[in-house]
Amino acid sequence: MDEPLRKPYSAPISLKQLAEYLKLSPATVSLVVNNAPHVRTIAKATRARVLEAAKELNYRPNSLARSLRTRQTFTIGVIVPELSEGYFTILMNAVESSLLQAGYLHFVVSHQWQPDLIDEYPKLLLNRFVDGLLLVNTELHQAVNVPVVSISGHKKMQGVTNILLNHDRSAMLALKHLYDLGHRRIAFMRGQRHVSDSQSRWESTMGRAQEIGIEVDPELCIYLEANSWLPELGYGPTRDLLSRRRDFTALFCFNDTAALGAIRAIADAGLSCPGDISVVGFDDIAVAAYHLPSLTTVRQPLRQMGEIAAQLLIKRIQNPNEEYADAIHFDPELMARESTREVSG
Amino acid sequence: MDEPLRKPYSAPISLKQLAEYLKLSPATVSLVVNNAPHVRTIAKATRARVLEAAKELNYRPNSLARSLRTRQTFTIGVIVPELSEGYFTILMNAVESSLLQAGYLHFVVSHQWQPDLIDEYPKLLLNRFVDGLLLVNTELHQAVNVPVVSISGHKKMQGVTNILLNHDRSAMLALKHLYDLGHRRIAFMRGQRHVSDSQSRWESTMGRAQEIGIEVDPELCIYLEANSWLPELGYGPTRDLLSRRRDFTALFCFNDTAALGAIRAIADAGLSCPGDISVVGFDDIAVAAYHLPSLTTVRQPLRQMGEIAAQLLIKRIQNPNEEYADAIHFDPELMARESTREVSG
DNA sequence: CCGACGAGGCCCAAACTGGTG
DNA sequence: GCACCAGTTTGGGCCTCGTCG
Repeated sequence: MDEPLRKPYSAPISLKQLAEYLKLSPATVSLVVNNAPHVRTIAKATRARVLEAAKELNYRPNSLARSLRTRQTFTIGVIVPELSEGYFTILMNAVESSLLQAGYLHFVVSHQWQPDLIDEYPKLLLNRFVDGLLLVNTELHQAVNVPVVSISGHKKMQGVTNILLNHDRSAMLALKHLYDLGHRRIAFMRGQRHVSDSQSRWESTMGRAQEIGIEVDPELCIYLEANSWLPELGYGPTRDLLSRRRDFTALFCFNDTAALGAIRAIADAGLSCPGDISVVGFDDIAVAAYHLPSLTTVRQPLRQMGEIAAQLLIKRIQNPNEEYADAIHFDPELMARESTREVSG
Repeated sequence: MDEPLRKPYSAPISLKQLAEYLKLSPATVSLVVNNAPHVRTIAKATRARVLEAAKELNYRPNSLARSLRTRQTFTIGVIVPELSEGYFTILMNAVESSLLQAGYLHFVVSHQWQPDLIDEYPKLLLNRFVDGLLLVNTELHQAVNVPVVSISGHKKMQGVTNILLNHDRSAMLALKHLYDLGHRRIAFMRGQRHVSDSQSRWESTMGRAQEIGIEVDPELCIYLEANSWLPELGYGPTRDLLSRRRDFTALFCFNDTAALGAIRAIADAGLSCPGDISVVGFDDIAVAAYHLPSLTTVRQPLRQMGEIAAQLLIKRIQNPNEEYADAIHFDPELMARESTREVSG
């Protein structure tokens, strides 16, 4: 365990120094180390010599100088609303590993739903010459001249590929599940106005409800307001709802975190989940399966969505002139667990 | 809502173009826009002219060219084990906002506890000329020539400032709490060997236990192994423990996520928390207060720790020659909630 | 058989990226 | 105004060798 510290990591030698050592010009060395097309014109023996010396002297090209010239930074900018638990971490674990494999690093900025930051951050990142943008639950207000991939709820826009969940299917899975368990009076949670997913999810939910024959009572609809992705998001609104009305047997939440808050509010009101009220979440974050009761939820394949998003973004960066789909849809999956149960009586 | 899209964000003009427009040399313009010390030598009227034109033509200095010259990138590298729920998100929310306020962006890389990546990532980031490194639960194997701030569990090392939790106090808070509730037979969870915090926390726990008069039964000690920061981390080991022994009334967990897994394991074994077994967590992640039962836990002031870490790192970057403490300690706080209760019988 | 000329092979000079001092 | 940061890129230049008159 107590291995001696090696010498501090120091700046590598420059291309010029390497060229001098090899008695070659910087141009030649550059061609070889980059394996540029033009490298054919350089003798095989020379190439080998260069590569060997580069390895030996541990030559590493200066990324700033290179980027300055080539206008490529191998950096992408990620814009998220906030570093939420569950949702964000699962997604970004997938994004990060895909990006790193391709040799890209990424900046992360979170705008906390502040409109000025939503405007500002794309510019800030472009000033740093990111090669592309990855948006999570965030909408661009201004076209940009780098490839953009957006996860969840972006308007259709030139140059932006949207990674989307099939909302109709999501709503159908959750509502069918509740309906089959006998639930008829269901409370609904609508996401915050500024969360770009809210609108389409809500419409899908209302549409499917009508289709199945579930009547939606406006009085049983909760409208989330808090700028938060924490359990308190669902706690307050659910507590308020319960103080007004208790004539419902199920609650369909906007996300798992809110669902955890809701279940707490139900317990604090002296009721039980799923005994009195069944709760359905959304996302399937890691704690969902371990919570008491474990959470029935509509699972988003966040890992795959993150991977595809990152890979597609890189493909678009490296191949800007091809045609790309402007939307990719993913299918949700219902994870039926303990927080939903047949309606009693 | 349907505001028209503004023109795409385009590359700003260069310093040279600006200079040409003003019929001045690039040098002069550079001096003015940077408000360099030497700027005194330039007529006030000229200065004003330059600044006005810069604003008007929306001049933005090319960050790559500037960094190439100045060897400063206003970028810092953050190395974490993984993008864990709770711990990571709270910390990074604080880090991010502090960094952004100071004009810094950051790269995040997570090494997933793979030794080769722990070695590789500092070099990768230094190749990108980060101005400093922020380590979370990660140890450097090689000295580097930029300032480093480390949160949790770094060995003492030249040039590294450690942000640490007072482990003795943490252990004392948790154990005293359990002891006062009448618990004498307590099970303990030891963090993974490769998690740098594990060792010192374990030693503190053992030391305080002895001091208070709690006997530690090696058979009641759980050794975490999984490379995970998810509830399963605590679930498996707790389930195994319960299948062997049930003669304990409390369990002190390595972190909250593991505690949630443990509580689930207790429930799955037909026991109840806190009825049969009290559980104490560590960290105080967001769900802790909403879980059923809500989690008694040792709270780390992660937000403050993140803020201080980021601010100190920036101070060290901008002021490299001053002396800095090599450790800053933070005090934990006990959040007594429902998962612990007086021992019955 | 010699000299001229053309064709490649191999490498380099120099301009360029955009700003600093 | 000029050198400098550290690379990339491209249009030649020089040399060699082969061929042909």
